[in-house]
Amino acid sequence: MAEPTAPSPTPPSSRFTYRHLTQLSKSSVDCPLRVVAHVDLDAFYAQCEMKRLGVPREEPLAVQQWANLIAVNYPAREKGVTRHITAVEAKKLCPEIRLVHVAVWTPGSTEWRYNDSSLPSMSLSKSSLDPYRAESKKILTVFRSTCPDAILEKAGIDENFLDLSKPIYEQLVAENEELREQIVGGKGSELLPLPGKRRLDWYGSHLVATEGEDAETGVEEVEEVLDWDDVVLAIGAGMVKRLRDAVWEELGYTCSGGIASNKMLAKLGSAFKKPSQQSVVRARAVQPFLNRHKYTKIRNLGGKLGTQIVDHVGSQLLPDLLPLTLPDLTSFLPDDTATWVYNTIRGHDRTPVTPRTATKSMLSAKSFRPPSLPSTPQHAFQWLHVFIADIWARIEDEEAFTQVVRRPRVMTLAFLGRGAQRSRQMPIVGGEGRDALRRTAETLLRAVLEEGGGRMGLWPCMRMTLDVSGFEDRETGSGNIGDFFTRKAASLPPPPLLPASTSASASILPTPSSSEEVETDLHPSKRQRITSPPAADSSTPVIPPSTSTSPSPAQPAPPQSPLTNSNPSTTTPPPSLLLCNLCNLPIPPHELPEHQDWHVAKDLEKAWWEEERRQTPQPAQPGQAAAGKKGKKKVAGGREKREKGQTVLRF
DNA sequence: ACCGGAGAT
DNA sequence: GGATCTCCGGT
Ligand SMILES: Nc1ccn([C@H]2C[C@H](O)[C@@H](COP(=O)(O)OP(=O)(O)OP(=O)(O)O)O2)c(=O)n1
Repeated sequence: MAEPTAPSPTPPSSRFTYRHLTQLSKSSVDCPLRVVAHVDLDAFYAQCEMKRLGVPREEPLAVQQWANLIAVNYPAREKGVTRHITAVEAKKLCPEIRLVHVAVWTPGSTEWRYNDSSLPSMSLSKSSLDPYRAESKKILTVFRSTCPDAILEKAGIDENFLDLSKPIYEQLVAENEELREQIVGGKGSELLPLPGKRRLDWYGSHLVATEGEDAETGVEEVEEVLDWDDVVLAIGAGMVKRLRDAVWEELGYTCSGGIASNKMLAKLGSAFKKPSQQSVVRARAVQPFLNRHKYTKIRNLGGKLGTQIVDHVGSQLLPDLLPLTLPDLTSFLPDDTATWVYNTIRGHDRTPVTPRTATKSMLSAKSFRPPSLPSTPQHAFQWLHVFIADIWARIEDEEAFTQVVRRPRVMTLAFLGRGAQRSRQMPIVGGEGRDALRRTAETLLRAVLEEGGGRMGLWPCMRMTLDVSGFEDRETGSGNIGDFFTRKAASLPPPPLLPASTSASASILPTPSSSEEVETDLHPSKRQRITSPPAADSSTPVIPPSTSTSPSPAQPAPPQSPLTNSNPSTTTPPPSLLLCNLCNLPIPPHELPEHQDWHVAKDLEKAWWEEERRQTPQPAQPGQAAAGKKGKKKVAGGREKREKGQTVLRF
């Protein structure tokens, strides 16, 4: 529809129009100049652990969960270590490898912990991915502050999409007078002038080969600028470079990026060259790029749907799919799905980058392996309580980090027994505190157990999953100091109470005595910055900044807050403290300026999370549905319909 | 609204 | 394989 169909009879004309520029400024998915980026952290969990433990970059490391690996860093991959192999096999392949087990929760515990001494037992603990979620949030924060005008969407714990159209438009117009002149008053259908002769800076990006080139000429390729589509991609490449550098500078993580005209291509692009690199897919490189992929590598084609297509076509190669006409595809796929496939393999994808950085649901789950399978309600309830502790901690942590209060309205419990699965869902009632969650969860578990699993029975238990969703924003008393204080007081150790200061700056606070320990300078956290930027082929071993290794409560709070560190160590109290008039916390005088700067930054961040909320409609109020009592039956091998459960992809 | 399932990281 | 998440279809 909005394809740049205009022919270019006259050399001085671009293929694009002023209308396209306007679309660009609005991040329209129909804009042919649209620029989307996908940024994916390299071996994310492994990088998190390397940072936490201060492991040098070049040392092989993998993250394990029970006996299996869930993340492998690049040095280890060179030795043949991959995800999906066991820790034992990894040791054989790479004896020097450092294996780090994920943190775990234990029944009765208040928080997750890393077991430095021994490996956690799968039957006695449940893994926690919270440390990675926390780092993931920090990355989002860096993205936001680096590229405030981009649309940001969290696509996974270690990957994000950005629609850079708007900020690119701004920069494009600012740097190109020829576009600025007629931009107002000019007819939208009028073709743009071609960009002046220039040499594009691709900021070290790999340029995916176009037809004719047999290999990526890589970082140094120089090429004539043909039109504005390349210009905007180059600007996008610069932004992604800045994003990646910022993540490295501020957090010590390397990541890879893809820059293209839509999400699908951006995602393929980010995976093109992996450790710490970025790739650009120009328009004329799209089909050549796609053609060298198996279409089963494209998102949504990796599962049943992809397999079904392979069965009909007899090939996984994308070029073998191109000859199929839309009717051909429709002959064995639902119309919408056929259309989606037809467009996707040609590089067309108008999926919007949806502004969302918070998850819609939180779930806590645990699988059990023989021989230790829970076989009594007591065991089930025990793990249920661990799930509640986990989820509640995450809700509170998120609140502390974003300064936005969100509470789930719906809870779902899934129980997998011997071939029989049951799930029950109901509104969370009785308040929104931890107890409400616990009682709701217990009700659900009782309901599931009472219903039972039919002939097969639910016992022994193979897996339990607790899910909360339908998050709703609570009033935060935007900018209200009282509310802020209230929230902090609820999640932090009780601060020395004093009436809120009304003075413009701060009031004097007597130094607390022995009981309320105050640590002054436990945070030498002066940004000891790293020199060399992330580079895939950099042989320079650089050790990222080490950070806090403490569990849950370590996340937020001002850097100097004496209440931040839950570890009560013996520190000499300063002569006096000032009471911050923003949060009422006692702050050493010399740290007050920095402390209040922290407030400014935190408020900015809060504004972002709140603004995002406004852009997403709140779900409707849940009706007081019943806790479910009616039972269905089989779920296991239910093959009632051929090709059932086929998801229709809409275009 | 509730439940089951696909697909992805 | 385990732990998460998101989105969709049928009822
Ligand atoms: N089946 C999977 C796939 C991934 N992950 C987690 C661990 C990874 O660290 C993180 C990101 O997944 P990626 O597929 O992006 O893989 P990596 O980040 O580990 O490596 P790469 O550098 O190839 O992206 O998600 C997981 O738990 N289970």
